[in-house]
Amino acid sequence: MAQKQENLSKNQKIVLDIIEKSAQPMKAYSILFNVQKKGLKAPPQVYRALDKLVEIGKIHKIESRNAFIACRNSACTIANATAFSICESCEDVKEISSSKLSKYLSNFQDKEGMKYNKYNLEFFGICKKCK
Amino acid sequence: MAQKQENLSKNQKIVLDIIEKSAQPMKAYSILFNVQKKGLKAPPQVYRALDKLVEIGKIHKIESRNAFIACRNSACTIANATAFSICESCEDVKEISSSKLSKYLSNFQDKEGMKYNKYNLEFFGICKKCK
DNA sequence: TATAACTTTGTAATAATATAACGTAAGAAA
DNA sequence: TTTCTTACGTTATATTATTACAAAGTTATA
Repeated sequence: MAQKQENLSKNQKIVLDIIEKSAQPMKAYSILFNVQKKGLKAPPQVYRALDKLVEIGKIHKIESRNAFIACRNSACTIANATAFSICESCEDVKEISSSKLSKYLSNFQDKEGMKYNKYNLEFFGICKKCK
Repeated sequence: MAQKQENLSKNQKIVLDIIEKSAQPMKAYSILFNVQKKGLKAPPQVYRALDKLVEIGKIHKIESRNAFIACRNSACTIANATAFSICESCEDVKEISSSKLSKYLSNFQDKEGMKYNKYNLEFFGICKKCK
């Protein structure tokens, strides 16, 4: 089951809250700037919260953008199988939830038969609005 | 066709050379340190070369590691469809070349029928050696 | 040739992203 | 209580990447 928000620490709640309110991925220092009025003054406070939230699957890191996005899936403990759609024009990012895709990738084996416990996939293109 | 190495600038050749000699992904500042005896003294010289080499597909960036690896594929202009296997224990990284996987992902459409011109996939697990 | 346009280079400075280290405090467990 | 663990606050620093600008080299072509 998903970890409940009540189990989160104060700083973790603050950071998650601001990320959830953002439609788009947020950068760590943008988060920091936004939570300074709430008492989080230094980078480690933000990064610690981010680390934990990523770990429990409440947020995901968009690696190619060094930014963090809230997980909108109901079962958002799935921190180990993520896929995103990124518009290279407007930088709009959406999480892709395709059970077909996730099944395909979770079962993927390489030539030596190695299986993986985790993956991250980022698709790039131009979204409809930008076309 | 793949851009020939002869078309590369001096700095691009130097940087590509050192990455190709490394079995593992190299970080930008590690590259910088290693090429200082060859006259590349400052970060922009390295980053410019890296940018170009990524663009033409001679190297790829491992986003989750902020590191760069030489492309071993014969047709290494394919900068737009990359997949890697990363061992979370020894940090060994291998490029995955599975035509089945690349076909599947290149043809992937999301719910709105959007197609993508580029993707990057990173698999994580524990490699055989580390098991 | 020359001269403009463009690309690449070198360099200094700085921006942006992330972590180390250390001591304190608060809560859970024994 | 004592111990253990987790979280917190803080300072400093490490790491990754870009901006800005002038100089040098290349290419195109008048």
